[in-house]
Amino acid sequence: MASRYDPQAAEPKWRKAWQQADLFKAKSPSEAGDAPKAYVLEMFPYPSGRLHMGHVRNYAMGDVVARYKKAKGFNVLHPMGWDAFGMPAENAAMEKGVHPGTWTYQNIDAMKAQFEKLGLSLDWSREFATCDPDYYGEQQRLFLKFMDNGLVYQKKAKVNWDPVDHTVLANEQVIDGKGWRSGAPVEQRELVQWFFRITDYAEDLLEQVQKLERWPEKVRTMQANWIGRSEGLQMRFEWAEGAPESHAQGVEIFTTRPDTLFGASFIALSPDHPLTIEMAASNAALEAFRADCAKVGTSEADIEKAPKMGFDTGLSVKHPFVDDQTLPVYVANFVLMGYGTGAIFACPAHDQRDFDFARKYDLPILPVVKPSDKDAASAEWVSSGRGEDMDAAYTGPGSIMNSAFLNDQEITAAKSMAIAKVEDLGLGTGTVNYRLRDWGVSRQRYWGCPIPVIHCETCGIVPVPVEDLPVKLPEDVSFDKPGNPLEHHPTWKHCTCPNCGKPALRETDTLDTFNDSSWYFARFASVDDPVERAYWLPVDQYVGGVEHAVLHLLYARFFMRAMRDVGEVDLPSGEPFAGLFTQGMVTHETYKAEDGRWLPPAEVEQRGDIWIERATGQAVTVGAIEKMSKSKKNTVDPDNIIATFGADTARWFVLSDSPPERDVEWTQSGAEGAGRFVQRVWSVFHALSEATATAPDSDTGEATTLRRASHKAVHAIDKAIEEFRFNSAIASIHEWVSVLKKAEQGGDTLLAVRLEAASMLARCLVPFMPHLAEECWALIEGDGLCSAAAWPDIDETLLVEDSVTLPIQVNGKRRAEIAVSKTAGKDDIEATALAEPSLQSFIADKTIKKVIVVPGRIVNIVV
RNA sequence: GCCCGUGUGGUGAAAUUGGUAAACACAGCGGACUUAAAAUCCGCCGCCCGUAAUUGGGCUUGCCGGUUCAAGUCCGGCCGCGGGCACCA
Repeated sequence: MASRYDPQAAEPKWRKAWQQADLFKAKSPSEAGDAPKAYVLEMFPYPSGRLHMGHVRNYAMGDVVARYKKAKGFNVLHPMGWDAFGMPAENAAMEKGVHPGTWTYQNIDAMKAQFEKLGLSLDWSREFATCDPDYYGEQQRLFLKFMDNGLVYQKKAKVNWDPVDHTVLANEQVIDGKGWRSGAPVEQRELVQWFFRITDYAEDLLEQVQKLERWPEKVRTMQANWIGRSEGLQMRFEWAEGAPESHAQGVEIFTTRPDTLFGASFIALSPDHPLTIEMAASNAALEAFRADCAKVGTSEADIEKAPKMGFDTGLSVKHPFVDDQTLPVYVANFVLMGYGTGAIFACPAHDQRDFDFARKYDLPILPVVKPSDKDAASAEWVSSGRGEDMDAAYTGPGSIMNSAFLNDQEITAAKSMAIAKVEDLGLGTGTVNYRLRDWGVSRQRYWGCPIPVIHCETCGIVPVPVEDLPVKLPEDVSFDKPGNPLEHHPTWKHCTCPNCGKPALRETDTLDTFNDSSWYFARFASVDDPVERAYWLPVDQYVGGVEHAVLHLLYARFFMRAMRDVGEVDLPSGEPFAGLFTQGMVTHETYKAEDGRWLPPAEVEQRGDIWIERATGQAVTVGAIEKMSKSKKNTVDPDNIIATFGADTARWFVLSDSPPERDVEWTQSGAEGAGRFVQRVWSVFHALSEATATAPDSDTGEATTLRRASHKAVHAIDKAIEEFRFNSAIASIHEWVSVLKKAEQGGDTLLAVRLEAASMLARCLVPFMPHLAEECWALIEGDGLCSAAAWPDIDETLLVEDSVTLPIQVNGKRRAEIAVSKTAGKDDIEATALAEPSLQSFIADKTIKKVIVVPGRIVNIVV
């Protein structure tokens, strides 16, 4: 018998055994019997061609949950597939001349082979790629159904244009003014685009996200902020002078501070406001001003240093509450067209931007809120009542002044009163405004799902008839010029109108690839059986990166609501993911050569206190610990780790040290430590498989200790897995193995307990190191496959010790320990504590004021 | 600026109803086995003071204060780090 465990031989053997037993295939609702269902899902990968350590951690975590749930008797669905559309395939086509489809499917094959080596409990029978025509054809049918139900529309709009990827981006895909994928500064272009009415669901998306108790607080907050609900007043200011024909009724504004209306000193329009644009057509100076505004970049730094700029239109409006008072109308660069109505009323005393603007253009500043807190109330302007004395706008709490019928009201009450008054006057209504915009889904790219509509000169926009779906992508495309290859294709877009039969043009935009990932989990649940879909949904535990907090995770929530409302899915809540866990990244030290080249970990080594480059022997600078990335070269290839240590070691290590939601640093020594532990576990089982006991034990105390330790360990591991504290579960396993290792000498009784403990341990190892668990299970002749075995039952009575050690404090400082029976009463414990010899020097000549006894916990003597 | 998170040994971290701070691991140190090395096993490992030695004393969870018999944990106020949003009216 070998004296070491060989993962290279064992791991493939067990994977084959699982496959032959078809162990991870989810049961249909009718086969499942009484077993509750558990849908465990990790965000499916983009098929880049290579698995990285971040994938290993993500899928290892999901696998812990899936295998654990299976052992607990759940009917588990744990599928895998490919998020296969997207720009990298087109970039590969441009660089290497390979067709995006060919490239993608080759990558899928390569990655699937890597996946299989990890020993994940996946149900591959449900695998698909989003670029399979079956899948995107169904997506096209959903698009048309959404269109039938008014959830899709087309409009000309100013959109974010990525000049590198040559496509439009949604607001969610612009990060700090740059494209989320290309990193290029985004430009604004006016284009006709398709939109989904995600704003119809703004209120529900916001309200329900707060109720997702098994989602991280952080993600819920991010979504809430993104949706950005604000209550306020939408009203119009009627013209005093020079009413333009197109806006004869006045200027519509939105405000959240109707309580400060008496402090109004001007109106400001966005440079992109329709009225501004109209006036600029006949006013060169205004047109020049608009051009100046457009020059300011959209990045954080640009906005920070951009000065307030304004243009006086010469128009003026009437104050709604004060007869004869008029307010000038400016165009101001800080007013955004994309929020509210694109126009505001300005109250400089209580809004910093308005304040800056008023100072610059010498406009009145009238304070109307008297601060309620002491510090602010000491300011000079409060007593003088003059805005000239203000250093900055006051935005804190207070009561209203200088405001006729609103005087002395608190802000909240004043807001309601002002809104009521405006409503009475017929000038506006209290409304709710959202920051969320409709989701622009048009992309001017080839490798995506074609939007299934036809443009006919006679009939207008005509949906592709369902029987003609899928609208397939053409195979013969070229990528030799910039722009949309579908647009360039000589024949593809030419078709006949399904309505009138005349020549017509196909839509050449494809759908944003976030559509593909917005319903894939429903497709995994069932290809087309609504009953089975309803059975599996929602996903019980979803695991993935936090970077999708407001992208994928928001779109998917919208999509389920839309599918529900058009009768495509039976999911009353519309919530796709009941539980969400966002895992941390895998990081690594970075290494830099003297000439500035980044070096991969495999090409450097430590010699004493310094690091050198292997090839040249030159000194290397050890840099920051960062997310593994190609650019910094601080990556570790999972294949190499699996070849050296086995998959179990890689899984164990990425789960062991840090809590799952935090980053974990990959280190060579840490991986070696995990590898040593694998051998240590195996040696315990190996020793047990060769042990023969013939004599009765002289003392059964050790057996009892081991027995208790084992049941306690299972209890702790169970709880830790339930709570997503895999690092704690692993610590408990370490302790347990040490106890078991120490119990190698003994007689019949101990041997029996060791076997019982080992049987429990093997089953607890399954979620983390499934191959090793099988090997160990075989060594102790366990029944069938360990991966199919039930989670060990525990005897609750063994969790409580007969006697406990209690710390004794004197005035809150720990001074001694006593051993007392579990059943000892408070009085007994107190008597034992006070009699404790080592305590006498602290209490002997003092008056005991009080003794606090918390049975099972602590004794505190107050003197 | 606003919102969220976070701060504990040399390092990653435990302590999840206010009750023995530092479990478990990595690194380090010492030892056993060995001709030697590897592997393996055992022990030590927060800081300061004291002792011939010890189950001797003091301090310690970013900082300041509070509540409590008792605070890493609760409350108030600061500071640092990370993330998100951001001319959002």
